[in-house]
Amino acid sequence: MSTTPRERNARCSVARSLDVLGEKWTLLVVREAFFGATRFADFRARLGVAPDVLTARLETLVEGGVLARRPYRDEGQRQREEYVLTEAGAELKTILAAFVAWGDVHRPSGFGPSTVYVDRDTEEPVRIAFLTDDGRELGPEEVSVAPGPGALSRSA
Amino acid sequence: MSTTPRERNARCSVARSLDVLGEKWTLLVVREAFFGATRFADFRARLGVAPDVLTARLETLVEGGVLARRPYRDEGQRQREEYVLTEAGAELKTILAAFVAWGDVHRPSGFGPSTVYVDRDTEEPVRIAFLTDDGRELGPEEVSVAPGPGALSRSA
DNA sequence: CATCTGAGTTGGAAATGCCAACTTAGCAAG
DNA sequence: CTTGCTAAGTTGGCATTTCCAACTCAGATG
Repeated sequence: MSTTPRERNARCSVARSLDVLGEKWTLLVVREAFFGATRFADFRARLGVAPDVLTARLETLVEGGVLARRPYRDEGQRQREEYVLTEAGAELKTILAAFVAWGDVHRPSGFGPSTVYVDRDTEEPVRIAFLTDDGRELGPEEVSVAPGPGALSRSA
Repeated sequence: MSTTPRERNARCSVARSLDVLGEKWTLLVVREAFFGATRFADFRARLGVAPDVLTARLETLVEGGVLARRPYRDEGQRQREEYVLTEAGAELKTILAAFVAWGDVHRPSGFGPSTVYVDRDTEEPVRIAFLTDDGRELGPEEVSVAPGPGALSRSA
């Protein structure tokens, strides 16, 4: 066979995204960042994650360009570091919204949606969907997945 | 504090989705299912995943309603089981598309997009986006995240 | 200089993942 | 009716990752 799993994965955007986002806790850290967490203790208290794991995840997210480490200083305190979403991090909103949409339907909690996405200005609810260039909305079943220019042929 | 991390996670659709999808290899198994893999050996050859891990992931995905186990029989062979996407599984296309879109921009391979999503009928390219009920498209920066009815207040 | 506080580090046990070798079930050839 | 073949796993041993608790560190304040 001419394409190894390793080569296939290197060419796959899902796999490359998961290099940064795929470990346990990572997406939950990002979720809390969207809810306003910036400090080590924020993330730790909200998630209950072990501190060594949190250290490792924050590190990976900073290296991956999702979070930026930024100094801050509370009055009467020394300077410390906090973690804020970069632009790349902010664009993960799409991925989280996709998880929320799927989970609300297929893994319901029984309490209704935990999170809603709304138009910043009008507060209208907003959903995640497939859209053609001319603005038609398509359901997932109307969309087909095809190898793109960066794909290796599956001649194996 | 009144909300433990455990309670918060139980109410969070991201966390509940990740219960099924969040382990290593899981989303890559789903990706290969979208590319047509159905059999144990398909997944194994394409991903290079260890067989015991693959067994565990397929099991979790079946229990989570993403894949269905279905008997098949090749001529001259005994009956075996294959794994096909359920409707819930097919709706993960949105999540994968969000990963692809993010990865293509923020973790480029240098070879172009590995996967493209197109209109099944017209082959027009399709993208994933936020949409209001009246069909306006919003960029991620125009969308705000708010706690929904199923959320616990963050009184901690 | 002693204390407090946020942000980690360290050490050891438990769980998870990886790899290679083995097992299992039934069909077909002989 | 036994032997071999094949897909789909299981098993055992080792390496890595996660979890938890306790400890460290560094600078601001009294």
